[in-house]
Amino acid sequence: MAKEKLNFEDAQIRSNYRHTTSHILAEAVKNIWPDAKLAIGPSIENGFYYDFDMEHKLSDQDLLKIMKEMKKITQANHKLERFELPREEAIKFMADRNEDYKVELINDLPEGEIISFYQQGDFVDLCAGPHMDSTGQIKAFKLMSVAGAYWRGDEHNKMLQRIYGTSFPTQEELDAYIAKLEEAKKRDHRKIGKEMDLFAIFEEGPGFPFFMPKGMVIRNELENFWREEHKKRGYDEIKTPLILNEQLWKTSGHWDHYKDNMYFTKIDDQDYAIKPMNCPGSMLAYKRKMYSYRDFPMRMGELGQVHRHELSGALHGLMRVRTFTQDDAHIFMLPEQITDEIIGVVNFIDDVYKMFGFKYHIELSTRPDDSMGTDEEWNMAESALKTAIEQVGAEYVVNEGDGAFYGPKLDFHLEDSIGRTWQCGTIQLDMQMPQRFDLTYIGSDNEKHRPIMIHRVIFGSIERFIGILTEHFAGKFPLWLAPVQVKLLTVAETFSDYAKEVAEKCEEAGLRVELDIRNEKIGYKLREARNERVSYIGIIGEREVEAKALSVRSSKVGELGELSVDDFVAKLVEEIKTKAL
RNA sequence: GCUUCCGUGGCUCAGUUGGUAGAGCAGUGCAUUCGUAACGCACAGGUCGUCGGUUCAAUCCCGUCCGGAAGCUCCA
Repeated sequence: MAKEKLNFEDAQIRSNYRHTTSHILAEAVKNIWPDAKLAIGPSIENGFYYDFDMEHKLSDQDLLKIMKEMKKITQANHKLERFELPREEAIKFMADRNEDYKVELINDLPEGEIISFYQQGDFVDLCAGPHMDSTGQIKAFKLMSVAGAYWRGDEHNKMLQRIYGTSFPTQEELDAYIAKLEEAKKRDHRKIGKEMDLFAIFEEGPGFPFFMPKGMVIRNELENFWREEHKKRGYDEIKTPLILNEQLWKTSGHWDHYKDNMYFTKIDDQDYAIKPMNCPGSMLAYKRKMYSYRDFPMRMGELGQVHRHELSGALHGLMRVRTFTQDDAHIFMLPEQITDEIIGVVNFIDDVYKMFGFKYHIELSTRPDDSMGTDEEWNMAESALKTAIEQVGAEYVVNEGDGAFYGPKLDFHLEDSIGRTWQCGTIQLDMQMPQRFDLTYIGSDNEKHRPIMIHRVIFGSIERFIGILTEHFAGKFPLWLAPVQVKLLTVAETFSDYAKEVAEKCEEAGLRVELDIRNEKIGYKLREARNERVSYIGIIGEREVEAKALSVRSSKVGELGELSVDDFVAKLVEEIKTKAL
């Protein structure tokens, strides 16, 4: 092949490159442990993996060994050659090599499918391709980790050993990628959360986070913001209990569909459940009285704390917990109001995410196999979501069959600093709850009718959203959210009185200010304040006292020089008011 | 829950090829009044996640449980 430069921007080429690397990995493993059985080894988002079934337990030491072997294979520069076999021969070919998993894969290929193999040196793998031309084209690679993975992703199957790795056309690009991972690690909300003393999780309650004073500031600011925005948009707020009797959950259907994730308790010998979702409570709230069609649309919001028994292995800082607060809302409406209401929510979510500078994408999930309800209902609901999103002009991808059993949904996925996406916002049309709880309203015809209902969240979970914000801003929160907006540092104790005056002015203006008048060197105090990621550090010494000013340093922009106290306060107040990023 | 790895003072970590642990930061006291990322000295602080086993002896070996990390599965 000619020595033209590889276009690594091209997803297909990138995938081929990494897929070929995974074959080299497989060959290396087979060279070292001939009894290893091959499962599958695709390219993935940022690299590739290969699954093996083998006696030897792989360790990090082994990864180095395997990489050496891979190096040999790339240096040997074997050609990758494709060939095809008829089904029977293909099965025999793999069976002769004891590749049970490959045989299973071939057996599952649809009738008439071409069965192709790729060979490099003595190594052959069942593979649809395509691939690079030769192993020598793989210039820079690294094996990242070993992990368990179920055969075919099914937890009832055998656990295989999966090796993750990545590869790039040059060592520089590989190094850059690894540097990026390290940067992401530095932003890990669990690390920053500890450093800034935002929250803590103890052994006594895995998955049950504590919010410490500084984390509470962020949380309260978010909730205040949430309340303001909902008030503007015509929502009412309610609060429903954490514990309600078991019958409610049978009525709602959660008993059948969600029981394994719920916590239970007994009160006076009666069975109760701790809510994993807010909807059933809201249904009771709705049913407390009669409604007219004139009452709609009716928007009921709730910052509802839910508890769910998540698998211990799934817990992850604030991102995945066992209790969290959903910024929930249920909207009850007439059929002809659906499109407008959904547009309202889509715009609402867009407004909020933009405020934080988030990129996001929308997914529309349609009717799953085990759904409830009629075709008419589903068609109506799906087209309502589609119409709304198209009228707004937003892009979206469709997830066929990925909706909830009670209705289709729009999911909003935020992208965090590492490029991971988190589902936060969601809009779900629910066609089951209103029926199960027999919700009604009186129409203009003086007859009872069934209202349409949607559930929706914007942050998704306050806890997770704080985790995402922490990583997104690397702890340098926008001023309106920052736990400490101003920290005043004195150069020496003689300036304490003036510093206190300045602090008082800040407080009067509503700023969250801390004062460091300790008898320490300025460099020491400054270092501490910077580590705390304080938004603005004001330094006060002789010059500042005389000028009625302070020397200001911003965590985002750096040195701002000397500002008068009034200008400084006014600047910050404005920044908070506009919720500037 | 499963696979692999991990669990030493508040934090970050060192250490013991088995004979009851050490540093820096933080804390306290003293000294310093010193202009932009860590002044110095001293003191105090852990029985090495839990329970059990092996051993004359375990923090270091084995097992159990609890917790954590990565991945799988699941999901806000």
